[in-house]
Amino acid sequence: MNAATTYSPPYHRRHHQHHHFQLPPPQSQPSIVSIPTQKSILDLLNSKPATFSLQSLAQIHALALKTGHFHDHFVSGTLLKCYANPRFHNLDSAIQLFRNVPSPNVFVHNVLIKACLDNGEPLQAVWLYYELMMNDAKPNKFTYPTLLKACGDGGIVAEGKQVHCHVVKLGFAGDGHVKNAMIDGYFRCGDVGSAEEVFDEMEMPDRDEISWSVVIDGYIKSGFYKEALEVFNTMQSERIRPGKFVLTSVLAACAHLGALDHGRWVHAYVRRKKKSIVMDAVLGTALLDMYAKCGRLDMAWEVFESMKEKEVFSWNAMIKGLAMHGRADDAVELFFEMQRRKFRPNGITFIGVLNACAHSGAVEQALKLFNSMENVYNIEPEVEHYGCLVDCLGRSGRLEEAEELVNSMPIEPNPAVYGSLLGACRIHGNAELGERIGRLLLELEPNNSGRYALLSNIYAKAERWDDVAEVRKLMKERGVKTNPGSSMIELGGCVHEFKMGEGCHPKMKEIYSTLKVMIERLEMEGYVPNTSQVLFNIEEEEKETALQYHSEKLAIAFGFISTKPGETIRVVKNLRVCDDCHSAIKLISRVYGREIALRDRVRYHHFRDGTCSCKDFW
DNA sequence: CTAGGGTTAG
Repeated sequence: MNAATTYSPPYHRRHHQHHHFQLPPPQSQPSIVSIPTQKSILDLLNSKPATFSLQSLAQIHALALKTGHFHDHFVSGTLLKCYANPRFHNLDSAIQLFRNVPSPNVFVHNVLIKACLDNGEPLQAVWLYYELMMNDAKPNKFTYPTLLKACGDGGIVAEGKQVHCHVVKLGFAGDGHVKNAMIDGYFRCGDVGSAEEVFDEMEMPDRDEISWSVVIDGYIKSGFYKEALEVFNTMQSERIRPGKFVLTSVLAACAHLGALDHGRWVHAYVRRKKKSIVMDAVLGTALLDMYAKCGRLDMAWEVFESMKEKEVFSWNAMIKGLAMHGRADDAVELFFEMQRRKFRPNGITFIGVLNACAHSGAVEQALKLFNSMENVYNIEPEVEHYGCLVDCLGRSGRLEEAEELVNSMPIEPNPAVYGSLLGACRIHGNAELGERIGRLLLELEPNNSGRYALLSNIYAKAERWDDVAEVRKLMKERGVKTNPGSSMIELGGCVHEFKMGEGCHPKMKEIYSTLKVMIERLEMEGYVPNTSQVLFNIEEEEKETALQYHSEKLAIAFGFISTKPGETIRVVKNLRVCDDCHSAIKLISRVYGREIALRDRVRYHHFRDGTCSCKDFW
């Protein structure tokens, strides 16, 4: 606490500082007026609910009891709402208050249901709904949006469907708020079909901007990014004007897809409508994040600098953007800059900087930052932070220290932590540790195909083909589905997706022949396919074929036939890039004089003139 | 006096 800036009230005020609600002194008014009315209590509660202390609330509570106004449901409900403010973390006292309300009506029930939801107790909210029905307090149209949201948050589909039935039976199915909440709830429960059904049956004017927003966001949360953009297009063709909520969601979809042109369109739209669409911290952050994830760190920075309103998450997004592009020093510099601007780093900030260090081999820096978390910032490292550190140590070849950290960390390591260690074993060819960790992971996550692939690669690198075959067999026995590699490229306002060996693209013939010519040209330049990372011990020729058609190569070949010379080719891949593709693309960038920006599952690779921005460390 | 939508990290 800084004494110089602390305001000390005069002595007599200290004792009365909770009495903000005091009425004018009696001498200035007839004494009868000093008995608070119902309205004056409500005014007190509604004046500055965000700044109350619990004590002042308790005093108003006492006042309400003393004057008898507590019996009024408006008063007790509003009081309840104040107690339930999530910043108090004090849902229990709200519930206790509810128990003391004589025959609570719908309003009081509704407030408590919302209170449970806001305090992270969706199941309790649903339970209270049953209680409401038992109490004979008929639900009204205000009850259902909150309740449906609770079902969605709690992921309870069956109860949600029952609530849906109640909505219909009690005649609230025509309400726009209720329907939007229903769509949102179905999406949250993963029932995309039912969500679509409710939306499709809606008609104007119920189907408003919020309905579209819920659907677009629902698709994004379900991983259907292309569909989200399609819905956005339909929305515009129906002349519904998107506001900042929809635009923020759309930008998130663009970020995932690497759809730079779509994202730029949104940026231009926001600028054009700057009178009606205010660029707040959330929208600005979504915009800069889109640019960073679409490979335009320069534009991300420009947006970040121009943002008038920044929040911690804006700084986090920018730090993460720098990290993703391998700019560790700048990320760390920004981490200190945000503090000079009086922003407090949080746990996510540290994930960003630690990640940046991991991708540039800055082990000492990472250790220093990690140690400062508790010592300087009073942030308890979570399992993700340990994961970043394990990753950082492991990538740099300090495997013993990484393993030591995993064994000594004070919280239970999760599969991701072991995964980092396993990845490091692959990079550094440590089959002994890799085998132990790999076997452990195959038991912890028997359905994660990536783990089998890594372990198999480790065995392959050590030429232990029997073990490779055994892993393959195990995978087959357990019926594990492989996660196919897929690469996306946006061209002509359309996102194209390629999967290995898939031939359904209309220009597939041309793409394959272009790729064949390209690889022949590379081979003349001395390129030899590097097959060490191919999953299984298949015949050498077969391996080469498989490599040739890795999805990023297909996407790049398509980029070549669809762009002008000199244009950067931008590709987004769902998995990590393999050694072979990485060296092939380096060569392509030199031989064809093209810049290629490839985002893999964790970072960007900017290929230019035969080199990669990751300096071959990834 | 009560009800529906957006951001960063894994």
